[in-house]
Amino acid sequence: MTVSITDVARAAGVSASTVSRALRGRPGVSDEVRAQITAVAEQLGYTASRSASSLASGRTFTIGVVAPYIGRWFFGTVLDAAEQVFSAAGYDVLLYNLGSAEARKRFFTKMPVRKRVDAVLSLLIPDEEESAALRSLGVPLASTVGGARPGFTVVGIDDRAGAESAVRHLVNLGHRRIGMISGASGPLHWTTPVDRRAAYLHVLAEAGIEPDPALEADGDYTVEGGERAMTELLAASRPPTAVFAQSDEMAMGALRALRRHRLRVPEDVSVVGFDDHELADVVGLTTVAQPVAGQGAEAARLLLRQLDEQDAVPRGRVEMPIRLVLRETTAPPRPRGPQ
Amino acid sequence: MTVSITDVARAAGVSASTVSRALRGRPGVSDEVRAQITAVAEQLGYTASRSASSLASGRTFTIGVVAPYIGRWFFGTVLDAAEQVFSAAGYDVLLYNLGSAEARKRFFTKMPVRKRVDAVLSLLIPDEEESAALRSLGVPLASTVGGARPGFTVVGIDDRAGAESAVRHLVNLGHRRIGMISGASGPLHWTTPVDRRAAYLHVLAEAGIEPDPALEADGDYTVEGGERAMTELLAASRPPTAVFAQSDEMAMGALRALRRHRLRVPEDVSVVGFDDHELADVVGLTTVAQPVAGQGAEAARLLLRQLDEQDAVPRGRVEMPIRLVLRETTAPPRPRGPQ
DNA sequence: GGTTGTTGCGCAAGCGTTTGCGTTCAGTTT
DNA sequence: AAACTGAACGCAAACGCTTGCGCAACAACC
Repeated sequence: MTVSITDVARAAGVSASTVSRALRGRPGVSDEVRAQITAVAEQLGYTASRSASSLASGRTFTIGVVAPYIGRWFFGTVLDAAEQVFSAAGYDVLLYNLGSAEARKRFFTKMPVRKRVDAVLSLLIPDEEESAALRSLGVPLASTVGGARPGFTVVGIDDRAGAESAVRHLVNLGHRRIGMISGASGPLHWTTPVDRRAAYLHVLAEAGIEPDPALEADGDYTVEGGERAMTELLAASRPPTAVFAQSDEMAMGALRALRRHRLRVPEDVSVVGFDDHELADVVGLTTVAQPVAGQGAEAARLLLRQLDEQDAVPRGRVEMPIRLVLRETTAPPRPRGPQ
Repeated sequence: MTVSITDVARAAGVSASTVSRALRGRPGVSDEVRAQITAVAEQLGYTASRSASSLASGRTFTIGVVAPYIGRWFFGTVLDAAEQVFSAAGYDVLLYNLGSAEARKRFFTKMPVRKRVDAVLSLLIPDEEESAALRSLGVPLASTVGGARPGFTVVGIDDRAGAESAVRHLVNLGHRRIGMISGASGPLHWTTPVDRRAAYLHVLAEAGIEPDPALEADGDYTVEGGERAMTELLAASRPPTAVFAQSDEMAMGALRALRRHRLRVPEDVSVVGFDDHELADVVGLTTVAQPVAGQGAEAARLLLRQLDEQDAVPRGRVEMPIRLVLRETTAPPRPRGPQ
């Protein structure tokens, strides 16, 4: 049916081992024979069976990527960039979309990547148990987003610095009642929301502003959540004149809520987001930009390097640059409160 | 090092074949022995090697998904939904991101999925040669988006009907100079842009409006492209009073261009998009909605059914519902032209 | 012309499963 | 009691590669 290595060997008048060595660029084959084998293989349309070759060699030339919510812009963009690096290097990627709690549990109990991948890139933060399970695979591990775990190479950003610049920008504009839409919930055990919240509180303290629990709401990292959270904040007895949303998607939800309340941005309320979503520019959102695709590509590259060097030692932590992007959703507060 | 089937067999005091049958629910094993084997396997943390089992059985329990631009909302969402269906059914997904021409060429010449997948889901439209290559894999094939190809189960929408409803909406509002931002370029050989353009021309003819080539521009299916295209249209001697963009991303780009030109939407120019992007609601974009995640999930389900029925006959074409969603970017034209 | 090196290639033993077939054995049927 | 059942299990041969080792053949040294 399908052409195997012995078919090529027979057609070329050599042994299967020689075909194997020739096609993979291994030494021990003369140039003429190698050229002839290559030609024959090409003509027969031969592709080595990955199952067989990985069974024999132990290498799979496959990278496992586990990610939550790949439909969201952030994760989709990271995945896109990482995949390009992997496939350019000849690796395939096995994708595991762990958005739901069940999917996540199923993955970590069945561990379908065992013996199937040479490395894994995680776009979510595994908890202690989960990262132990990943380490037990005995392959290089990398992670984007969030805090470091032992055994992982992680590339990320300085979440605190980013959030500080966003909130400080609002303070500098003269705002005193600054709300925050966070994204603490969900099954992601990441440090990002925690770090960004700490930064928010730090800047408030720095400016001598008393934090007000009524000015914090959970937006679940979604547009709808951001809308709900903004609606909540507006219902406070003294609503904020400015809001820091921990993601652009939540910031956009907040914009929608403000529009529905007939409040003008930035005249009545200022909004600053985080990520520099591809559509942030369309809505004129002020935000702190991070290199999203860059993080995916960099993590992929570091993983490949570990693979090449046969060296399972993680590369530590790499920090990517961030910067505040000023657009049209922030301005000084009006002399009197927005209401 | 790692525990194999013979380790389990030895520990349970049976042969490897019995372990294999027991763990996969095959007949020929008594209930007691099966229970004991299951317990031993669990305790040893045994997971069967996929390479070995697919080498022996010919089945891989893996689905190949080829997609362009997985970072874009549309494809990311389809992929997300499809992956959930596949992994819930116990299949892994091998992802091939074929955004660039090189990646695409590399994929179709090396055909890395050969002998690696049980089926393939394509989120792009292969040309004649490429679809022949896919058919030669001898596995069930499905595709979302675009026109049917022999051998493929395809789930999609009625692009003509969708585009017609968008353009007819503009006509009904009283517009006569209606522009279109299309997305004909790029390495995707799909019929979508063609169908939507045909619908546009059809509705114009229906309304007795003479089509004007100066009112069509290519937006490349991106935000930036949409912005450029809108800028072009505005430079026409008699610019449009309304624009139909073939995707929401291009429509958003158009909105940005209009804002930069200090034109108001919908007072000066009406805009209607296509897709119902998750952020369309945020910017108040009128658009024709299609079930994006639904298409991914449905295509995945159909593929799995073909797999179960050992039946490589494609399921033909499934059409998903569409509907026009009215928001705030469309209104009747002003009595006089916008300039 | 014998020893030592190289180079180029084939042999065969795996890698960890699956599966057709053969064997055993307890339980029926004549 | 002999013969015939199934059911439950083991044997061993694949599946298609990779790779350590062996063995020619030939070149290069004293």
